[in-house]
Amino acid sequence: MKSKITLKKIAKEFDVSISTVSKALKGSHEISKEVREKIKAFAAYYHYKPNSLALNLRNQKTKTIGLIIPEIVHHFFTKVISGIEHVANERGYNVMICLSNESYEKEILNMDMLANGIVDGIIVSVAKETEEKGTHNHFKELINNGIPLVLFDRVIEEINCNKVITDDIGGGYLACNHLIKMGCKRIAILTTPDHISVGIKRKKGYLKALNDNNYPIDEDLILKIDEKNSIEDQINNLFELTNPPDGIFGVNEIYAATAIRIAHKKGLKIPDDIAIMGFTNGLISDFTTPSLTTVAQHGSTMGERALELLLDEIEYQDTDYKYKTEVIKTDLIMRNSTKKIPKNTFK
Amino acid sequence: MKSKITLKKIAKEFDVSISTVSKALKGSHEISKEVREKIKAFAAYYHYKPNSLALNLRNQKTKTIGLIIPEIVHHFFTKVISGIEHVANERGYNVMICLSNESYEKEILNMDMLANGIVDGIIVSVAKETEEKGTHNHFKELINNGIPLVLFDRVIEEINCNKVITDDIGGGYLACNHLIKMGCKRIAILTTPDHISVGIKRKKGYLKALNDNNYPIDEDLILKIDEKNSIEDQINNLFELTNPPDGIFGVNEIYAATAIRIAHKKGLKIPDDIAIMGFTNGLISDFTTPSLTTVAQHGSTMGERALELLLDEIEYQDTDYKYKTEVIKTDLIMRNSTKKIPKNTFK
DNA sequence: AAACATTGCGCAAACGTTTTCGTGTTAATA
DNA sequence: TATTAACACGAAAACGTTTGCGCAATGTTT
Repeated sequence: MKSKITLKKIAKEFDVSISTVSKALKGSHEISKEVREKIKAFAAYYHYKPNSLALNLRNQKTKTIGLIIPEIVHHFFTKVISGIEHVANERGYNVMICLSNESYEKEILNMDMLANGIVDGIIVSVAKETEEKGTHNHFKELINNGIPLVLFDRVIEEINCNKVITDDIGGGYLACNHLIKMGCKRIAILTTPDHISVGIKRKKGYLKALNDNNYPIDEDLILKIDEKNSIEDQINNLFELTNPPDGIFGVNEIYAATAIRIAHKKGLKIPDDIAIMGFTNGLISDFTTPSLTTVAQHGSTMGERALELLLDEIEYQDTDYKYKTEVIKTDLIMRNSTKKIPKNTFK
Repeated sequence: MKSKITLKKIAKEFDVSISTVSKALKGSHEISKEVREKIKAFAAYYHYKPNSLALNLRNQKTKTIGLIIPEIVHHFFTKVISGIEHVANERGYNVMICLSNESYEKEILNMDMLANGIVDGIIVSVAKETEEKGTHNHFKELINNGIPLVLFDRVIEEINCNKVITDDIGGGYLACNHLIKMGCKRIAILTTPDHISVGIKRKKGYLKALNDNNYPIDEDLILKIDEKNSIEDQINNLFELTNPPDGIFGVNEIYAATAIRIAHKKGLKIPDDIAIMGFTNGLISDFTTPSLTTVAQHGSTMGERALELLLDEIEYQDTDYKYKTEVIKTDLIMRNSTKKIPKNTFK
């Protein structure tokens, strides 16, 4: 349990000053070769490493950035983390990950913790509860304190900072349009309650696709899932309609995969009786039967861009920095839950 | 971009000393009520928060612990993180997560980074490459430096520190035994190459179950999957055997789910023609068709215990600290990929 | 009035660095 | 021999805290 080696201890060892040791270790020519070498050798032997806290305090920067995400047991966020880690490595930064657990309180707690000098900047995807509440003074305060902030995925329009978002509207459009092309006539959407920004946007895309194709909008087919209750039961109701859907678009993987499970139970053939689409190309999509056609949202690209924007701001020298909002495109990943010969093709 | 408020600035504002401000903010009775109140008010207005770096430097502790995991896009590790976060919150600690990406180099890099005063202790699940190499001086060095270490899941026997492991042997036994009970006669295992500790152990359990039930061991049925090549192709070979298995135990979710996919392609009925079991109750298991019977390994419990052990050591006062190894039991999660009426039941 | 207690605050050290600016010694030059 | 240059090192400040101690200026006892 011997304690860490410091400049002071090395200095005492050779009966020189701390500054001499510091300079010697940095290879300064101010220090005689002889002294330099012996100090270096000693330091190497004891694996001397400068104390980061002291360095950070002196340099007034930590080369660490903070990441606050709502949840970690979620494939999309883990991909984002991978992307962030990747860039962080390249550029010599560390990442400190915090979980808000979708809680407003914890989001603030985490931010306060990170903001006290620990990090040079913060990347956040806002918690559901915060979105619901609509209170975001903590973000403004952070910015007032001069700490660079990047919002990603779940962002707040009013906050003036860099943002990276998925093209959720485009993705929703892509999904619904695909179902239409595959010949679906009654397309349902499994979406989130109205306060979740990404849910609204994906629905917007869905509605736009219906409109563009002159499909009527049927409120019965728009299911806002309340996660406090059984997801399965709620989706089940959709199948019980007198006029049930022949296509379903779940705004996330779980909703879509659950729909598949229910369809199986009902004895429906996918994609012949009913086509099902997801959003987010996560772990599940590839392993359902049939595998799930979905909209990929490139989490790791988002992470990369988010950190790049943050570092741009951190390392920016002048005063005229302009905030950007980057939109990451989505892609359709065709699998087997929608491969269906259109019923209305020409003979 | 106004910079952060500090004791010094407050001191200047009221033309008092820094110590006065510090004491006032701590409510010390050394400071007159009048001065105290006005300083407090001022500090509150400007949201003063003591700089963590300075505090940590002074206190020689950071209330932060480091976590090094091989990969994050992995349900088990995210569960572990949840568990760790949970305990960390309760006990007022922060968590710094680093990814080794299964690389020996990066594992060392991360450790060096964390060890320089940033954290009070470190939790590690060792990278595959490190397991393969068998070099672990970096761990010994860490311990020599007096930094508490907990190893979890993928541990190294020789290192003298706290450990939290899954009962992998027991879990393997559970899985294989279950397949035997369900009437399988030829049980295959999809396992890892020999240098992955958890793979070996799960196989050990599998072998023991076979032995206990007087089943012969058939090397053809022991498939060590090399992840550098196509997992699907390798598993496919198993189905092509002249005497193919009627039960498969995959030592992780992906192997098992892939086996299901292949079985479907071959037109085999699960669980009637072939029963399939997984290990780790992740996201996928619940959404395959049929849903996957699996062995749950309680990642979040492991995370909780790992951090609790670490904090015990960190906060331990005396010198006679004894290291523990905790084994976390596994549980069988029965789903539909093995529900099969034993063929050899009595009439 | 002298001795003492209390109040209210500042000084300085400590945590571990880095770096600018001395400064004393020696060697080289005029 | 006197001046200067080069060399090799140390002192001190700075980053932002906390805290034991010192010390004036009061107030309270004898």
